[in-house]
Amino acid sequence: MWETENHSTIRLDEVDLKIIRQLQSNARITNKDLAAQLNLTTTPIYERVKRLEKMGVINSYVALINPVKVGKGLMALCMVRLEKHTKDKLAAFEKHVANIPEVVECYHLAGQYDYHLKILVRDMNTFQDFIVNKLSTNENLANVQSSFVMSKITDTTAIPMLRNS
Amino acid sequence: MWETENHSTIRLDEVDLKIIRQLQSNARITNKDLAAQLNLTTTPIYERVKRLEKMGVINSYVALINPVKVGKGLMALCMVRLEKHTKDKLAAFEKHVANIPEVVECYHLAGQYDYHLKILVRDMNTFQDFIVNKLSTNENLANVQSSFVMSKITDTTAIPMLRNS
DNA sequence: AATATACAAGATATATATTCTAGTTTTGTA
DNA sequence: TACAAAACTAGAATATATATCTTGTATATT
Repeated sequence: MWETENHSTIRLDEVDLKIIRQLQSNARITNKDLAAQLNLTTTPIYERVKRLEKMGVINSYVALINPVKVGKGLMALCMVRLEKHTKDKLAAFEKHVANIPEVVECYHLAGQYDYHLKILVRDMNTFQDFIVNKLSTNENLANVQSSFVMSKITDTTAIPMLRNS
Repeated sequence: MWETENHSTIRLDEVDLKIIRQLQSNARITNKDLAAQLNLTTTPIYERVKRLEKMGVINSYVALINPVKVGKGLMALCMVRLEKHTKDKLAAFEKHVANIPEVVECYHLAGQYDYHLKILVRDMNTFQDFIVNKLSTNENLANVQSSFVMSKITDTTAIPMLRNS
């Protein structure tokens, strides 16, 4: 599994799912507005939201930032292969990437690559610096295959439920 | 660029960045608490947050859901190559994937692949159904290289700023 | 030095969160 | 089917928080 947390699936009814969808698109909607949209009163909304939080269905509420506005104009995706796959080497690599601020996302993979990294940097120069001076300083790294994002078609990463009816 | 929105970089001072970091880790923090953490009063916090929202630095506030808790136990990453790259064919493919609910993220790439997809499904059976009956129904698709997420090392997708000092 | 900007502090009206009570409806099950 | 439990409505009370404004002070900018 790719989640460290509790793996149990929670019993959710349609009202729960509707609440989740609303909060996924607007974490700051008021209970009153939520209640109005679901034809309920605020009491059950309040209790259900608290329950969803307590059960870990809702992990957190976060602000989404426009990367371009904060000077991160280039997104790259890197598929990484390592030389050796011993437990220690894997742990060392993971610790390594976890300390690189440009790495915004990292997954350990099963398949023809070992790790997938999402990188956010200002521009191509900064990317080169990332590759040369930050990523490749791990001596166990075998090779990296990078792709550059030209446009975002869909991004509901934060929102895995939203698009399911 | 990979953002459709306004591309201008905004002038942000240290206080703005601190506010952003706080809201990235907790979109529901009160202005009062924010003010306390930054040794300010609520007035400048209120005005700065509104300004950040208005300028599009803060795109939105969302709830992050635990996929496992809602029955999405398998994450896959797919690198896709298309047969033909005419404008129409690209648009058709993008429309195609945008309508597949399992596709949680999709980027148009420069590099040796055309598209990167992040897929969230219940299990491997559901993934097969996605590949066979949903993704490959686009006749312009050449090939797909899939990897499966074993563990999440880092995920600050929603939070591109957080890890920069 | 003059001006503009940002902040502190305090006041106020409105909105929200949180918790209750009591009565009603729905649901699952013995 | 009938009962008990669970969930809901409606109304209300209280504590907090939000959203604005004002006035005076400190800090920067020109």
